[in-house]
Amino acid sequence: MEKIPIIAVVGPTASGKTGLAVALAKRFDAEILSFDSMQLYKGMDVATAKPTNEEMQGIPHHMIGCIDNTEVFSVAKYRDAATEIIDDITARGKRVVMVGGTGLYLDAVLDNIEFLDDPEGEEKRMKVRRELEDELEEKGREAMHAKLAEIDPKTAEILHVNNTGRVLRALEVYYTTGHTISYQVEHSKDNESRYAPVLIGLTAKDRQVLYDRINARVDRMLEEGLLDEVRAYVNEAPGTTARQAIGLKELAPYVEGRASLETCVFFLKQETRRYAKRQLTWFRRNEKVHWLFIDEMSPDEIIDEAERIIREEESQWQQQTS
RNA sequence: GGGAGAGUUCCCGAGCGGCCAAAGGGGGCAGACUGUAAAUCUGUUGUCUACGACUUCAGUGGUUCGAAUCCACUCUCUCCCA
Repeated sequence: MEKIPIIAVVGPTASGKTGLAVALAKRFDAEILSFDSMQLYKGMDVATAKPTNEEMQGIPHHMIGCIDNTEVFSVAKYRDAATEIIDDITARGKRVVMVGGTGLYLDAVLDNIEFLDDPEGEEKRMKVRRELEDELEEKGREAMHAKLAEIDPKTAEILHVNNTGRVLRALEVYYTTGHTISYQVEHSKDNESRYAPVLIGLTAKDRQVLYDRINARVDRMLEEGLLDEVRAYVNEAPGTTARQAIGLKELAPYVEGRASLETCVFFLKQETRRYAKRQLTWFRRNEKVHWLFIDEMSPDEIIDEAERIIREEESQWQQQTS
């Protein structure tokens, strides 16, 4: 089967992904599919740095601001929705530029990861999870990890005892589907990817340059009404996922009168920097990424270079398949 | 002017004669990651010619076999009385 070509722009927050993605979409006659676990919710437009209408420049954007923030979204749901969108865009004869910062979401789509489903559905899953949480409370993390080691030694080896969230999830997968996570991983690898992706990574060679941009962007967000947004969002009682958005957590203490603005902004910047670092760790291990450095090239040069890389790699793809 | 107290590694902070290059936390750096992923978790963090050596606990001098820990003076800061 013919693979679907995908352009993906990856990188840490504040590296300029949005601008590059839009420019590439124009050059390749594409629509944009975001893979951002926070931009996909309604609200928190400033905090999550959603592209403005002006920034979108008329290019259709998908998976942005489309999910109610009380809903608990997940990678699996994202994968399904994104796959459908890609098919739709492709069917209309357009190309797809994916852009975002949630590495797992991107991989779930590109690697065609299959998340095994419990035949009995969501309700049972939640019940199993609650039972596992109780058991953790009762017996402790070592016991849970030991339990996983019996069921799925491979996954147990990867997961540290302290990472109770993941250990519990691994157990949950087994109890609800009858299969282990390592089985799921193996199974996913059997699925050949439907896509021919070219990955462009954006970052700064000098870490400080990136951090300065992050700090400056937070200040800009404040000017653009971040605080009002946080006030509104706190009252909306977002779901467990949307609630994790950076900006909300850090500014809530100020909005609720428990801390000074200065302190909260300091931590907001710090948390954003730390997040950017984790994103880099994720994307750096993917050797398919072609890195471009924002402190070495002008935005225009980056666009040209990205286009060049994409065309070059895609012509190689074609030679291989024909 | 009188009195009380404090100065520890990037920051906060424990230590109060040897087991101290110095707990713990934060931050930094590096890493992991298959259904909360803007989350969760791990490692590392004085210097070096690196199973050993060297320089650190405000400064100087001293006591001691041995000091971040005890003494003296100096500097800085906080608080209380005036």
